[in-house]
Order: sequence, then C-alpha cells, then structure tokens
Amino acid sequence: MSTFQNIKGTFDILPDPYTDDGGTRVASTAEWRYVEDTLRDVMARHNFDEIRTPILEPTELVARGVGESTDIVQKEMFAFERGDTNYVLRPEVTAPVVRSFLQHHLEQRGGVQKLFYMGPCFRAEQPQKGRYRQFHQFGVEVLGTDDARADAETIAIMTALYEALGIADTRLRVNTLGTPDRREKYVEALRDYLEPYADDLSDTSRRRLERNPLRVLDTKLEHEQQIVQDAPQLIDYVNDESRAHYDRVKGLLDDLGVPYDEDPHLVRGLDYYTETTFELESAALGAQSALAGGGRERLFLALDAADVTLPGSADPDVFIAALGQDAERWVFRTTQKLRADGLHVALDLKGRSLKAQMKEANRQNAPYALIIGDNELEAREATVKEMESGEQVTVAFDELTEYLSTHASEGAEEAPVTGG
RNA sequence: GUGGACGUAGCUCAGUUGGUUAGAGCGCCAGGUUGUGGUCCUGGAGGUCGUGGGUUCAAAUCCCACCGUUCACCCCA
Repeated sequence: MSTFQNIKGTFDILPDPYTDDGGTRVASTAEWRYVEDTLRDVMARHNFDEIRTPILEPTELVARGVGESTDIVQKEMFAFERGDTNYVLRPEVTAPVVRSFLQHHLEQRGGVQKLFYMGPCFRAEQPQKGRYRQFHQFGVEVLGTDDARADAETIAIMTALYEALGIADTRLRVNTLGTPDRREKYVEALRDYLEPYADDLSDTSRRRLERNPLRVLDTKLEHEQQIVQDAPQLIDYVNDESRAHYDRVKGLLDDLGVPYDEDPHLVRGLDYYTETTFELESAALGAQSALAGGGRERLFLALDAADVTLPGSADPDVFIAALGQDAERWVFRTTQKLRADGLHVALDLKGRSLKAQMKEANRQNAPYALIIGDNELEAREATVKEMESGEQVTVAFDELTEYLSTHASEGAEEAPVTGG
C-alpha cells in the first residue's frame, strides 16, 4: 500500500473504469467527458448558457444563501480563515451563481437569464455509498422570471437529460411547497396530526417529528406510509397564487407530454425551497432512489444501475513500431507529422523489441501497425499491417497520411466500453 | 458523533483444529520466434500478511489496542 491515499470521501477518475473499496463502479474519464458533453449539448438545445464560478467563495455568502441554521452550514462546510477573510469550498452552486449574476449585472444581457453549471462541490458529511465529500454537481438556474414556464422547462430539461443519456425507467413526482409562511402553518398541522401516532412510529421518525416533521413524510416503512397517507397535504395550505402557479406548471407539463405523478407529500430537506418542487427517481437505484430534485444529480449511480453503456477511450488509428536507432528517429519525426495531419498515432517510447511493440499495438487496439526498419527506410516504403486480418502491404512514405486517413477512419468505429 | 463489517501480490481472492520457504487466477515483464500482435507453452519480478503489543516452542491464523477502509444511522444530493 502506498503512503498517500486520496482523502476519504473523494475519488480519482482514471483512464479506465474501476471499482472502489465500497463496491461502487467509478466511471472513466472518457465516460465523464461523454456525460458532460451530452449535458452541454442538451442544455445548448434548450438555449441555456454555461456559467463557471470559483470553487472558493466567501463563507458568509454560502452561510446566508443556504441558511445559518442548516446542517450544511453548522457542520458540513470545509471552511478556513486566512488573513482577515473567511473562505469556504462551495457546498452548492446556487449562491455563487446568484452572487456572480448580481456582481456582473447579468440582467443587462437582457431578457431572462438561463444558466447551467457543473463542477465539484464539497461537504464534510460522513461518506457512504454514492455520497462523497467532493461530489460533482450539475444544476440550472433561471433568473429574471417567476413564470410557470420557467419551472416547467426546468423539469422538462431534467427528464430530457436522462433520456439523452439513456436512462429510461425514471419516475417524475411533483408538488408545490408554496411560500415559507404557509409552509410553517402546514408543519404545525402535520405535527398535530402525527403526535397521536407517536407510539407507532420508529425511533427515526419520532426523532424527525421533533426536529423536522416534514422529513417523516419520507419514511420508507410501510406501516408509517399508511399513517402518512392520510396526513394533511401541502396543497391545502398554500395560497391561491401558489396554487394557480402550480396548476399552470402541471398544465405545461401536460402540453409537453412529460408524464408525472402528483405527490402531495413530496417535500425537500432544506427550507429555502419554495413553490414547485420535483423529484426524478429511478427504480433501479432501490431505497435511495432520488436522482434529481432542484437540480441536484446522482448521475453515475443511475447510469450504473440502468446498465447504460458509454463510449470508452478512443483507440489510436495506427501504432508505429520502429526497429533500430535510425528508424526510431524517423518514426519519432513522422509521428508528429501524422498527428498534425489529424491522425491518432501511438508509438513505443521504451526502445522495446518488435515483438513487444506489436504486443502493445494489439493491447491498444490499433487497427493498423506500421513497421519501420532499415529495409523500409531504404525503400522509402512503410510496411503496413492490418491487425485483424494480419495482412501486410507496403505504402510509400509520401502516401502514408492519405492511406491511413482513408483506411483507418473506416475501421475505427469507436468501440463502446461495457459498463457494470 | 453512533452501530456493524472488513484489512494477505498491481487487481479479485484462497490460506484447514496455530506448524517449516505464504499461494491461485488475472494483469505486468521476458523467452520460445535475434523483423511481427492476439491463442499456446516456459520462466520472472512483485508481499514489513494494515500497525504495535500480548499468548505460544511456533501466529496471516488466538487475544488486546490503535490506524485505515467501508456500509448504515443522523442529514441530504
């Protein structure tokens, strides 16, 4: 075991996928890139612009944005002081985006600002399966409108994203939280309703009843779900405006043909959420089924559970094997020239035997291998081996780019990497 | 912070009631083929058995402590 390890709750992303100590499959860089590219593509089609903000932010910004009393601020921030400034590794991106929006007067761009972001966030929670201290978050913020269409579009985008990535068996649940003042009244009513059942509740739910009654609604226990089923519903407590807004959002989802279930007991953990709330869940994830809500994502777990196959690393178009020092020099020069011509070229950097170089060409899955030795240098012709058939031809040095461009591109269909 | 599980080669793991030099598969390197990959054969490198202490003639194995990892709880994505 090496001396240093990655910090607990973080993970390395490597050229190849691997399984971590907890049994979770960690995707390769190529898979991450594919997902990121797909997200960007979908967002572009929805006319969203990307925003990138610093990972380091003032502690006070986050504390106020998320709420001083939340667990995130109380005990889950990586915060430190340097000089007379308090810094924090961002635990979420909404506050930074709003900060940036205000600071740079983005409203001056005119119209509604539709922004998305992706990048690492940090929370000092105890890590467990699928939850990390450094995690990657994707999200969208629509600023400058409270139109129901903004909500509907955001929800529709989330389903579109998962569709684009090939995750089909998702279920969308929606609800409205209304305004904070009404929600407080609802919490009281909920508490009153649940108190009489306290003896029937699990320890967990009893504790939640004390501290955060809304969380009792999330129970997974069947007999508790029956109690919850008849509990007061949020929709009966929100004001007319919230209700009308909610109805418009649902109508728009209907228009778009986005299927959803209304869940009158769907709540979110943090209290800064208002109005429309939603949760996209995947049956394949089991107990912790929530994928996205308010724009928070657990993408790779879902991709893994859904058995989605992503493209792997690109294979080289050609591997060039050199025999002897003269050939090595020629190969080194020619490799750069072919690369400048747009080809993906691999070569040996250890001066190994031809046998070892051919083995490497095979391992890298190159469709063609060039063999260059004294004979080839003298004739100014490369020996070109087609790896699958094993057939060899000679190609004049001057025609290499053309030959490889036409032949290699045919055979070099990107081979998918098998997931799971 | 609380509870459980685990820690042997790069990876996945075996290792009997404690018993000699700790093994397998895969991967890696080399040879068989001094200019040719995949399959095959042969060989090789690679281990403070997580760390420290204890019991014992003898500890990977039993006991204790610590460290690390992990799952779950809390909370939440």
